[in-house]
Amino acid sequence: MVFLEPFLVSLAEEVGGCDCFFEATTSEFGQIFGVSQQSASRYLMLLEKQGWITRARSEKGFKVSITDEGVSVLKRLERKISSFLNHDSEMTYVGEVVSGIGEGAYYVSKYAEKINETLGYSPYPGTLNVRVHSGKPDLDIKSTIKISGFTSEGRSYGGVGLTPIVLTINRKTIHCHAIIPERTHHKLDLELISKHNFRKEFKAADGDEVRFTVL
Amino acid sequence: MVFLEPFLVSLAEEVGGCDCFFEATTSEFGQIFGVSQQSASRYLMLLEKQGWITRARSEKGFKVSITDEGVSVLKRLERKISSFLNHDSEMTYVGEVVSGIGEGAYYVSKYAEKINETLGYSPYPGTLNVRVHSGKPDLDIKSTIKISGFTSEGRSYGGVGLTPIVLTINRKTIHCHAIIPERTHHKLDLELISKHNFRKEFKAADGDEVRFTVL
DNA sequence: ATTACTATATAGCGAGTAT
DNA sequence: TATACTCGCTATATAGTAA
Repeated sequence: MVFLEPFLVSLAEEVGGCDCFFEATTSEFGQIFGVSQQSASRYLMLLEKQGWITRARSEKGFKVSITDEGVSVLKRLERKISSFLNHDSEMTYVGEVVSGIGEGAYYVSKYAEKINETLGYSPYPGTLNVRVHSGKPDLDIKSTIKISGFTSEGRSYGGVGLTPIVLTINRKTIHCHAIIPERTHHKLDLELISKHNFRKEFKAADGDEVRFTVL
Repeated sequence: MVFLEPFLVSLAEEVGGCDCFFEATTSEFGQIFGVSQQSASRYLMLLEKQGWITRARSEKGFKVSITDEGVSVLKRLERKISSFLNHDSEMTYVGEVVSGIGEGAYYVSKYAEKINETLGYSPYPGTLNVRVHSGKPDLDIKSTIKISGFTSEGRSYGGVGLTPIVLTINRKTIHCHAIIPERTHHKLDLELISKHNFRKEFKAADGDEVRFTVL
């Protein structure tokens, strides 16, 4: 058995961020990993084979970056660890209402029937976009309810997850769901749905503070 | 070379929180780790030898919990990962002012001289206690400045770390430091010092929102 | 029932080296 | 210069089993 996670974490640290890469020779990677040049070479190959990194040759070694799949591995790891570390403090996220580009309403209407079947309520055709201050959390967790993809009128709609959320906005508490597209979108914000029109019924406006916990 | 981190993370997930334990037989640990009963037994011994877990025999196996040292390993891991995942979003913490029990002032006065030597300013004898909404972050990082322990008038004072912070409160920005006791305190809140009296000069009051980033 | 030892098979490491 | 192959040695895994 071979664990590649520790190497992925080391690489993540060097790479620095999702859209960055890190360039080094296999010997240097060996130093970073704490193994020989040969083993580093082998691990880089294995990590690529796993689909967790991409490696492109350059004059002085490889340019390495982390794939979406690698990022989900890191997110899963982070969630495991932080669920332990934040056990008592019950993880409250803080963010603010931001403007979406209006496409939420379109998609919600397409998924409405499926959502009703799954969650037992008909969602208001529109989403509340929330920017979380500590960075978009990975909400694809145990309690996430999956809706599989489907085709309608010749157009295919991908699977989504729905994570139950308890949201506080303007001193009101609302039970709602975060939409987690299965095809990893690189959206900065979280999209929330509920049976209510957040903006009308709860006077949610851009910049309003929201707090939520995940169920 | 053997990596114990992945096993520690698996255990952390099962254990659930710092002050909890998890009970299982070595076969069951084997299932969790994805290895045989024999290997699970061996890894539990190694983890204990590392000082990352404690294991106490019970009728049906072992009660396992994670030591302070194990927790720091997890924190280090979390920080590596989240520095990658939150690369662009530049990690802003949000919290609120809470009341301390007043002991801050006493300790700051004891450490004042050392702090002046190290940071070049004489701290106001009192701390601003901040509860971070996303849970107390681990601020024992690269930029943390260490003050070693000392003895004064027959009483010994443990080492502390000082992490530079840029804090915003009531629309004012203050450069200050978070105090990180070396002996892991299990305090929920963060204690901040600066040369200013936060409560007087910046009208900080309990419940006021603060935001800060770490330098 | 357990845990954990011993023995043996296999996986992994890295020196040497071809490319 | 590099990377990454082969191969001998060591480390690790687990079957068998004692305690």
